[in-house]
Amino acid sequence: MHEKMLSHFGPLHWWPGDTPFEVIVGAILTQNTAWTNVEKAIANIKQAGALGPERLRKMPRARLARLIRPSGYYNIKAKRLKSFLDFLHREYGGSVKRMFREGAEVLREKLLAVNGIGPETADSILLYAGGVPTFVVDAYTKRILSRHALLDGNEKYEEVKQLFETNLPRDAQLYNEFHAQIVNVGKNYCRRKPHCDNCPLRGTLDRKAERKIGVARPRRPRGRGAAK
DNA sequence: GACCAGGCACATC
DNA sequence: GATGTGCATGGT
Repeated sequence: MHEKMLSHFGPLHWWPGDTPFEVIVGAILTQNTAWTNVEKAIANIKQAGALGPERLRKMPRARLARLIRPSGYYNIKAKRLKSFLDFLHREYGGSVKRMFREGAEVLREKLLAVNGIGPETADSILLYAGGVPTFVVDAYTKRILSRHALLDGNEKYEEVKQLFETNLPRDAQLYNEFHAQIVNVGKNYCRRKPHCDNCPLRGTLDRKAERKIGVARPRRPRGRGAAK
């Protein structure tokens, strides 16, 4: 799947963010939210000249909430950003670079303990801001794999993550690009039709697997009465 | 006007 | 451990 998507779309160069800190802010703001809305929010923070760990940490929460309004859930997200910024200040003196000097396993656990950072956000921060080879699982990952009968849909986050990490080389660049490609095509897998026959990755699986999940290529009508 | 978007925490059973 | 709910804007 990865090779097929990569050759079709080319490298996507994720994450869209100028600095590791901006990537982290984006990872929190994009929770259950369209990226275009996050861009507006980050632009507002930049315009206020506040896109830095200490400046954001010192900003009153109500003002931060106003700036990030376009990204939705702005009250809860202002609180979550503050939680992370306090953590970064407390544990690493406000230095992202110092934070990533921490061992990957330990850092992941610490991030998960921060209010507002769950598994996907933690892994996005580790992979896209820190270059740590940890696979990011999101709603699209589960939807696409389910649609291609590689999951039944009831697997938990860690199980899906392990599926990727135990079957691929432990390579941050590969994980980065693969997940980016997944998100890129994910929106084309309709949520409601369980057997959508327009799946972009049709042909990635063998014919038998495709038939099983109902995405087999339509066969050309043959014989008497066939369309011209 | 309904549906959707790169989740997460918290309450309840 | 499973399920339900609140959080909110902006694009299609």
